[in-house]
Formats: sequence, structure tokens, C-alpha cells
Amino acid sequence: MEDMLGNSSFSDYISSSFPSQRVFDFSCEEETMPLGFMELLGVQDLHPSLFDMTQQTPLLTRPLHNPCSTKIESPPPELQTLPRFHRHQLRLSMMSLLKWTTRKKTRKRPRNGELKPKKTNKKRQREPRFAFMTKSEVDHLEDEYRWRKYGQKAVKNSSFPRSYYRCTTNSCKVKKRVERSFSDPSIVITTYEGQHTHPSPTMPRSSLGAVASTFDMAMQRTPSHYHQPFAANALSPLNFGQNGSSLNPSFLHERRFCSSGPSLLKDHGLLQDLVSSLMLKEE
DNA sequence: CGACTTTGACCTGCGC
DNA sequence: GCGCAGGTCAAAGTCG
Repeated sequence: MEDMLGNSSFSDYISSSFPSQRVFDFSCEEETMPLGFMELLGVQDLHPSLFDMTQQTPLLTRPLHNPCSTKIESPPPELQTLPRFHRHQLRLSMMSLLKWTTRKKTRKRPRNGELKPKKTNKKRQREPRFAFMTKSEVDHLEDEYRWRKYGQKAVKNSSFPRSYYRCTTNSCKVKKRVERSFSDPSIVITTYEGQHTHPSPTMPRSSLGAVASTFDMAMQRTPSHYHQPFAANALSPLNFGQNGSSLNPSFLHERRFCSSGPSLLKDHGLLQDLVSSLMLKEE
């Protein structure tokens, strides 16, 4: 763990965990995200503490290996003096906000030897994806959406299989992948793809409108594991607090809703640097 | 009996 | 073109 979080960059770690995927790709390239990053984060709903944290929490002690994230590479000196524990917290938070770029893929397979339909020329747009790392003994972390497992695959260079889940709601195309970190089997990496198009089937969200972003969902549908004290190393982006107590389900109702827009962006911390530069690029 | 999981086969993209 | 790895399908099995 220390090796992953302390002695090497997360991008290193993820790159090895997801060897064929590009990680921390905050739109360096031409490909643009279908949604703004802040949207994907449900930023209008982000708990202010997240930004509070970024204001007072040190940045990564080592640069991420992302040439675009130049701001990350020069943390203000004062931030370097904050406790390592907090640096890790923020790092873990940043680590959790992974985004993969879209990847072309088309398919519909025939069974029984029928010929498969020809590929279309259209590139298949992949939904943005976000990974959450959580220390847990349970592979499938409970959130308040219902998931159906539709596949499991052995992962190369890992003794742990990767499981594939789909939201059970008909019209909802959200998927998630669950796997264990090969370098630290106690860590579960949950990757969400897409956005729910419906409220949680198990918790009405009258105050939240019909469309919840995946991140928003992930932020709000705090798995029970997140309720563990941070000392238990729940590696969620939500775990900014020392004990995660603000992350219980009532968080959904208790959290203050940030007003959208500029006021939120007063922060000068890492996350904002990262996000705002991304947003600028998108504009 | 419906919802869900398991699992092997199949499909696709990518690197060589 | 081939092989590999990731991702998905769908039949069969399991469970409540």
C-alpha cells in the first residue's frame, strides 16, 4: 500500500492495474468528454468539504505522470508541510477521479453460428468512467442502485477476477466493474461507467431530480463500507473526514448544496486546478 | 417463478 | 494476419 500510494504515483499504479487503459486522462487529446468533468462529478452537488479539503490539504508529493496536469506538479510549498496523512487523503481522492477516454467498439454477437452483423462505421462512444478505490473485504460494495452481474473475467497479472455489473433498470445503461487491486488485495477498485437515468430504486431522491451523475451517485450512495472510520482506510473520495462520519446515508440529506458556478471555483487547491483546467479546455 | 449469478463462448480492439 | 486481453452474451444453475 505504501508502495502504491507513497512511493509511486497513482498513475503508475493504475497503469499497471489497467495496462491497456489510459488513466488520468483529463482530456489531453482531441477527444472530448461527453460531459464536463464537473458535471460528471455532480459538482453542483459536491459537498463543500471536498473543496474545503483542497484548500487546506497538501497536494501530491510527487507529480502524476500526466503531462497535462502540470499544476499538480508544483504544489504550493505551504501545502507540502501538511501531514502526510492528509496528503494521502487528497491523493486518494484525486486517484479516485479517474476518467477513461472513449474507446471505439461495436458489437452484437450472434449465437448459434449465425453471421454477426457487420460493424458499423460509427465509433461507439464509451461513457466516461470513474474508479473508486475502497478498502474492503467485500468485492461488491453496496450502493443503493441495483446491479446485475453479467460477467466475470480473469485479469491478466492478477489472481483476482474482475466482475462486470449492469444497472438492473431497463433504460439505464450504467455499468460498473469491480476488481481487487493485485498489489493490495484488500483494496477493491470499483469503476463506474455512465450515468444513471433514474433515481435510486432503493432510496427516493425527491430533491435531486431525475438524472443523477454517476459520480453524484457514487458520492451519495455511500457504500456501507465507507462508513468505516478512515482509520480502516476506506479509500473513497468521500473520505475526506477523519472518521468518515459525514458519509453516512444521511449525508445525502444533510449535505449542503453548493451553488453552481463560480463560487464553487474559488478554491485554489489541486482538485480545482485539475478540474478547472479541464473545463477550460472543454469550452 | 422471477431475479440474480455463474461460466464458457464469442466478439472486438490492439499490439506485434 | 495472428494472438492476446478485455468486454459481453446468454444458457444454465441457484436462490428466495
